[in-house]
Amino acid sequence: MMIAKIINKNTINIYDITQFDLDAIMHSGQVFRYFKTKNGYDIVSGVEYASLYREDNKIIIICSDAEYFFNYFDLHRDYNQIKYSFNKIKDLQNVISLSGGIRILNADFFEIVLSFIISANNNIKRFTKTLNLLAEKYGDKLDNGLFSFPTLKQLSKTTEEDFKIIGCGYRSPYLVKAVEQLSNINLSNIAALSNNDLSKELCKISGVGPKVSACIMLFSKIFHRLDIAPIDTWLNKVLCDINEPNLLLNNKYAGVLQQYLFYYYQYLSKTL
DNA sequence: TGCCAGGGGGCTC
DNA sequence: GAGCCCCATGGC
Repeated sequence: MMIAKIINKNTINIYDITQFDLDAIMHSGQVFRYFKTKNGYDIVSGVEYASLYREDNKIIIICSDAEYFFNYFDLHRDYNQIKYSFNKIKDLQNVISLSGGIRILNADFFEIVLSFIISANNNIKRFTKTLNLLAEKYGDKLDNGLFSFPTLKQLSKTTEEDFKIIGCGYRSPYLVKAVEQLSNINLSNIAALSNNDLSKELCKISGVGPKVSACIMLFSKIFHRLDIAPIDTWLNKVLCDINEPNLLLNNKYAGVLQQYLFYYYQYLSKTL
């Protein structure tokens, strides 16, 4: 079955909803600035925006740029093949059947770096609030009334005090330094590096350690390394209960599996 | 090496 | 409602 199709420059139709679970994607911990609407979600990625809703057996995306969001939601990729490759791992059937509609997004590099620095030792509710304040204060108001994620240029004059006011806490000095470092980084140079070398480079950014660098490598469109699994405190607890954690971690699609597990254990544990 | 640094929200008890 | 922890990292 065709997964999805660009209908026109502002519209995408998704036909295979077994590969696109709207609620699961929104709650999978990759996108934070999503807003529940009457029948779906509004989201912002960088300066682009989209409304998503379900209509019969389709998901409709009405957006600022269909090409951008086709790539953002990784719609070129067949996730059934990825799920099939997990079949050899035992005891994953429940996880896959509940999380199998999640996709790894192709987010904006700058937005991902800042978002995950702010996420450090923070809870999702709280840092989402901070990210929205950041957008409202330094981003642009878009046609749908939401605010874009600020660009590097828009944050270039932001001070430690500015970041503290919106709740960044002790991460504020890291953010000031990170913005400065990011204005000098050559992305196309480091995009060719191996996982290990790339992680080392990313960890040079202030506020970025191994965990945040793994999130950047997995979620940002310039890298999109699906074999990287960021291990957060949640997944660490889960891995302690699993017999063979290395089967999960040394996998070509470890990042996808990690997202499935994150959603399964964190989101569903709250709702079941 | 081990500890500490915002603060607020959600969770457990 | 008190006490704990949080999608960690940098610096001492």
